[in-house]
Amino acid sequence: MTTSGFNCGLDAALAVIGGKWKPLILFHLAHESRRYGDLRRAIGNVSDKMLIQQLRELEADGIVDRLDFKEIPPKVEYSLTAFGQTLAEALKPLCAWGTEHMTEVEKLMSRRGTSAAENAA
Amino acid sequence: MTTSGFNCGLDAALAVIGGKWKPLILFHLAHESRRYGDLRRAIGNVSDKMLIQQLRELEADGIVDRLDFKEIPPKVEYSLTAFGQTLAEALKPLCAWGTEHMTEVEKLMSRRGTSAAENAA
DNA sequence: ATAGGTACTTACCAAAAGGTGCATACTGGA
DNA sequence: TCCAGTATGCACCTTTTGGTAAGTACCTAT
Repeated sequence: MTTSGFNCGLDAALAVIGGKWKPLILFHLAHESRRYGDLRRAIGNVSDKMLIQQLRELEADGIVDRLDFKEIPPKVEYSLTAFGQTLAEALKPLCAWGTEHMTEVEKLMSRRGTSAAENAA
Repeated sequence: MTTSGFNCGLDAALAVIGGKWKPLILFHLAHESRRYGDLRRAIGNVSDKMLIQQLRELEADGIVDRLDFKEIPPKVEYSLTAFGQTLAEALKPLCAWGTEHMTEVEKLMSRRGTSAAENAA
């Protein structure tokens, strides 16, 4: 019975990036700021609801920054905060691991019916 | 339309460690082999169903090794495979990030009602 | 005037993930 | 004999997550 809710840092980190689209968002914002629609097109198959929701959570968690230009028609830019950048850094090795073993992982996922290959709808 | 289902390695990696208890399992097996009951007590508040299920998936994914001693009463030992070890390595920075920002993350999680602190039931 | 683009919001629904509790086959201790 | 512990399976149910489709307010181009 620890005062802390997390047993290892992994839990804490996954609590932050554990949404279906969050890794992708992090990935696309790592390089540059992007407008909302821009980001959505970059990801490809997200619904507005999901993208907004995940962005809101990342914003609340201090990972991304939302810059509203208060223009009409609306213009909003999203970018990583400094905190978000530290997270992006920590994610690099994992990202590299995934990239390296991607074909292997894909085989595993399709073997158990988990539709990883059905993203390209 | 990519032939690959994953847009970035992050997706692939998270497809493997994306279960509620998988990070913990990885964490506990990283150091040494453990018997089933041992592992369950180490984690603390998992149900048998969940632990078994996650172990099975990790086993199917070639992350953990299951050694059945074929004894009565049953004795089974779980350990990381070589592949699993590479994953554990890639997870270290993320784990470190989580550890470093743990209190911060906990605040965020409780703020949005996500019961991270209710693990210590 | 109508269609399409901007960045969202909301209501409703399906699917997946997770949790509870009981059952197994066998042994050893009280 | 009866209960506990070993590692698991199975049926059922709830919670969480993700998806679809529509609507909002305002603009520009046709």
